[in-house]
Amino acid sequence: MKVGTLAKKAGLTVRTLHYYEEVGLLAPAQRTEAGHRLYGAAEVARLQHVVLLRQLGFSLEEIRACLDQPEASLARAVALRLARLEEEIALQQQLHRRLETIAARLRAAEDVSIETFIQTIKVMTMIEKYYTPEQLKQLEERGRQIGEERIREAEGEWKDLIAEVRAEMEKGTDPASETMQRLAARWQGLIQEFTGGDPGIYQSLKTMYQQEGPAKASRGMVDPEVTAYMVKAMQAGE
Amino acid sequence: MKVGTLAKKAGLTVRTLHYYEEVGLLAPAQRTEAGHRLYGAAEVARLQHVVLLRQLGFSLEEIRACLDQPEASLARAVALRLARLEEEIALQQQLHRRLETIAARLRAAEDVSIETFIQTIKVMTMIEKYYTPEQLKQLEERGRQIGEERIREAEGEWKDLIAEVRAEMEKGTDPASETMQRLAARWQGLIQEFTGGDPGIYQSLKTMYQQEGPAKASRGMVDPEVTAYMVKAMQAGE
DNA sequence: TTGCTCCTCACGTCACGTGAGGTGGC
DNA sequence: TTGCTCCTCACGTCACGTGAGGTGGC
Repeated sequence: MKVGTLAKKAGLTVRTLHYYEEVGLLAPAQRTEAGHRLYGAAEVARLQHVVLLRQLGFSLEEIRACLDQPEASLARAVALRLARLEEEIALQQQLHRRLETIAARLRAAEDVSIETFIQTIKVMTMIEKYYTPEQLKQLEERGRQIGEERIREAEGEWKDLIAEVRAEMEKGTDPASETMQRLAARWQGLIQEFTGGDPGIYQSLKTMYQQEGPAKASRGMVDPEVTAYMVKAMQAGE
Repeated sequence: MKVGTLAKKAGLTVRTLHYYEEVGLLAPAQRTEAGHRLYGAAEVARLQHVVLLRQLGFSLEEIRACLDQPEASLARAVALRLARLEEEIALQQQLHRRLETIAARLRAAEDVSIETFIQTIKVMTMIEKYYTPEQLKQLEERGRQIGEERIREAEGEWKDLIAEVRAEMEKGTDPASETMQRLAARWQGLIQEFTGGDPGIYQSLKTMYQQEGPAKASRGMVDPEVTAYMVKAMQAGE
């Protein structure tokens, strides 16, 4: 059987068979006087093995090792490949989450300049530092339940609330006053809506605010003074 | 800022920055008389963008396009990348299922020669032709519920049952006889256990047996004669 | 004689890593 | 003078694709 025939049978190109010979993976049984490659039944079988192992994502080097030592390491090779694949999948899924979030933010924002875009990515990198992958999945799920519309609405509510708190702060209102207690309750309510009542997520959120500071953690929505004032109000309420 | 300093700041190598200049992605603002590269604030910012976009899996070519045309196609680029990524993930997960199944079979079989291994892969390729991805997921789930032990037990039961049916066939027993009806009931029971009562999976299984023939579809456990005889018994029972 | 298949170089791919051999600035 | 950093080639990576230029067999 000549090289073209074998290539067609295996669904490969002639060049690929040349290459397999070059790297010592599959040599023809003989050559004609003119130098044409001739393959026998053993080579056909071996090539089939090569093709199948390739489909499982093994490198040519690994395939050669598998086929040259009778068996021994087959199970180990599969286990290894599986482990590698699982790592790859985990990475891809993390990337997928990031891209999804970015796509959603791009849809939501009017301003689609590269600057906002870069800003979004930085924020996500920060977020990924504080939440575990499971928590991120939960948050994503919760975001779907709540819906984009409500999320945008809630952002508006935050803005109003922060403005009101700042006004009280500037008036010098007592943190323990009834007015401030009502604002604190609304504050807690919005946080509650975000965390879904999960104490782990609440903890992660808190850690992020402590480590990064309110301005960074909230993407500029709130500043340290307002946050500190609100913390006092909450402590007074306990 | 010289190239080594910038490289350290960005977590890259000097060679990478040389390369980015070579492909027109990031040129230094100036050179010293001796030819040393000097980068300014604008270059630092641009490099940061490059690094972030790389983390999202864009190629250098795509990044250059994104950064050179002010904005325009950012959302489109993300959507495109997302679509590509989803395809990749789907492929990886299919591969993962295959490898898992192979690993399980390798654990179950005493014979771990390459031949059995190749045989296993061929069978799986055949199976993937007849079941939809959802059905395959269901079957996998069902396999976990039942447990490897019960699966091996069931394989033994199949062997016994087929031997008994063959014996009746050779004796010339009437397919409508009570003996054969009892055997047919056991046969249906084992199939039922495999499909989990799902009619779609049952249909796919049937199609596979019709298209590939009983010998291939059952991996040599049953032959066409025994199957045909059993089909008669089932029809007689209706 | 005309197609078709075969042959052997040999460059290109993508994003750099890794030397080789030499110079510049503290 | 000695390190450290900088420079420019230029080959190697992985699994082939894609010609170029020429020969063999029906």
